[in-house]
Amino acid sequence: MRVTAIQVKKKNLSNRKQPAYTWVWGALARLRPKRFEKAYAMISLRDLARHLDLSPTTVSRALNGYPEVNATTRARVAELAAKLGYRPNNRARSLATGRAMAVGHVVPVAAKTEIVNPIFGDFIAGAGEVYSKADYDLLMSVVGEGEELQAYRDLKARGSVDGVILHGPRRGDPRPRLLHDLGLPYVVHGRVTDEPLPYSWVDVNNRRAFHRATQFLIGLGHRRIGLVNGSEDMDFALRRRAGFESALSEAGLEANPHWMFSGEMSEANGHDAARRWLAMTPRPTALVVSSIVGAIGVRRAADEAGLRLGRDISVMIFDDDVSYLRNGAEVPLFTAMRSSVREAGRL
Amino acid sequence: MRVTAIQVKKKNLSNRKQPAYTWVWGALARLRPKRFEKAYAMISLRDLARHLDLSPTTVSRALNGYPEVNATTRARVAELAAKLGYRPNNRARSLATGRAMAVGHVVPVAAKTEIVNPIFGDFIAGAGEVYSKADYDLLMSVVGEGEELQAYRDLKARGSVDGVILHGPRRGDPRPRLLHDLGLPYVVHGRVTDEPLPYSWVDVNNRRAFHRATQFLIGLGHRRIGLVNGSEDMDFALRRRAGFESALSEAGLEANPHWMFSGEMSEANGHDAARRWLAMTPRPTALVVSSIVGAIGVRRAADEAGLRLGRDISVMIFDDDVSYLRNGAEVPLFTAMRSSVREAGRL
DNA sequence: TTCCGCATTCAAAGCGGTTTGGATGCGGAA
DNA sequence: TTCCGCATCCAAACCGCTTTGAATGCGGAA
Repeated sequence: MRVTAIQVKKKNLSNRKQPAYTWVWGALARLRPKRFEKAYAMISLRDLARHLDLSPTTVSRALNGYPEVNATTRARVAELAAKLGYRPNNRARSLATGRAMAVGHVVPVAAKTEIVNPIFGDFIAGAGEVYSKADYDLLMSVVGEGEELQAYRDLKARGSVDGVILHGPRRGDPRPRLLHDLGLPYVVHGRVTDEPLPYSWVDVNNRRAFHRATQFLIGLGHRRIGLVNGSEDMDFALRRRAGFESALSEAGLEANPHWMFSGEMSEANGHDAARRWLAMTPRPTALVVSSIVGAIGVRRAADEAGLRLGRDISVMIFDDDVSYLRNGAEVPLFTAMRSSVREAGRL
Repeated sequence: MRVTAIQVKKKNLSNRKQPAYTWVWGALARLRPKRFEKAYAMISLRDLARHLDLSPTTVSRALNGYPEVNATTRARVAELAAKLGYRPNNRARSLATGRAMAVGHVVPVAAKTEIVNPIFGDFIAGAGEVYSKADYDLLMSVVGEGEELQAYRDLKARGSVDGVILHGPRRGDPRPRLLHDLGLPYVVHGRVTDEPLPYSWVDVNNRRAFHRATQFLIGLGHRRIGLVNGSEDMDFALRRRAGFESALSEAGLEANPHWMFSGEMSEANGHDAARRWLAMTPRPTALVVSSIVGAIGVRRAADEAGLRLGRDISVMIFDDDVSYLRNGAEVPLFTAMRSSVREAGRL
């Protein structure tokens, strides 16, 4: 009952050239298939053109800022479009232009632990902000580990996106190669060590950050320093570890493998690692922790052992500045190197 | 150099009826515009049809499982499609069918605090899993508070989605009304109290959960119980509070307004609330906390005050089972009511 | 032999945009 | 007066797919 007027296309029977979009109002020669009933709710470019007594061509051009349109006409078009709240149909537009006007984010989910990296939320929020402004869409696919390659192939084959963001690069990651071969533009959030192909990336200097953090702890007099790192199949974790180790060796210290932990960045992992170390003798007097989430676990372990951070044990963290775990709203949680992952998303 | 054969459409000059898709290989009557150069990399339905010497109609039907196709033909089509890795162009398909094959998630970001609710990540991961299986896309738009309504209108007008998930419903939320008027199907994650329109939702029984948690604490002998709640403009927070208060009043206890905190679910807020209360006399002996993130802040405050959870103060939390803050991997963090937000996403 | 029904297959018309290759009309130069 | 260039505007083709309405060929009933 939503449809009050039915538009019917008049069949062009004569040979006389006639515009294809001559419409007859109120007639009822042929009903549209049911499946399109809803389409009437949306205003199309042709609707605009009819109302303005212009061709779709001109309307399209007027809206897209092409020069060959009279200023008065353009104004009329713009006005009516605004009044009717016209928005071009994205799918039609991208079919015609060949551009999807969308960016894909393939988010891998660890098969066993089902862990979604907490920084995705903030990263995507940052990126999404920019997309909205540029009238781009953000297409997300959540896939299990190992299905990522297929996910990228699908995105390409179905033409759903113009490009993708590569999340969570690993050592020897096969994805840059694949994306290159597919001809699907991409930007890596992070780096891919040893990747021979040139690629674009957004990242912080993980190596230097951890180098300096470690140096700082050494400067405070610490000699036994532990590392709670992310999974070391991830590129960022390797870089962080490299920075950590180089600072130690520059100071003539040895990295004790028992004091280095690597695992997914969860509270539980941080807790486990810290608990093990606190039971050792001698134990580390300082820790560098790769994420605030892990550090919360470390803090819990310390509390349980009756130790106080900053007095009995020093903890430095790398803080991705995740919105709901903001470090230091009032009382800082930890000594930290900070880098906003949201800002990274924007970039 | 990717293109080795150029396909050119032969102009239909005679009046004889000729299929529109008669192609001449190797000829070069008219080059495709440059903008479509890349399109050659993708296999289209017509390509398949040509290779199989069939009409696009039949190929389309074969792939979509329509009955009027010979079994042998269908097999041939399926085989070639698999071999060439054919995937239908999503945009074209949805233009033709009128269905977008996509679901929209409009994620609001608090303007000031820029807080992205941590549960979104897991919820979307759960939903995304199901989308992939159903060959649906997940379209995300990140918008500031207050721009949400416009975001929904745009999604509808541009026809980018078939429906949306409504996140973070608030008291008296205007969105159901809008979506209803737009004719855009939606499912609410949560509930909208007092909404007269019928709507679909996925939620846990917040009221009952908090009622029972509170009862439980009362049963343990607690008489002074505090509540750390989410923002009470959010519907879920109101329901939780209602459950909390009803349990108190059933037990003949009064809810002390000074012991009820409401604010965004961040670590810092939990810390602040707990710190204030611990300084009071008399102070609550037990707390019900609305999120694990907030509870981490509570724990920190307790530790700082030298109190031990479970001995000096009891804390019960509502745990959304966020992947990286899994409660109780080994040593449970808190006593909790648990509900997987990821599972909610799947539903 | 003729006719009908059934199983297959196909041409063409969309979907809602963009873009190509003209058309049209007007003013000014030749 | 004729011709040309410029400013505007338009018809039709096209993007890649689905769906409608019809055509075709075959076997069996009449």
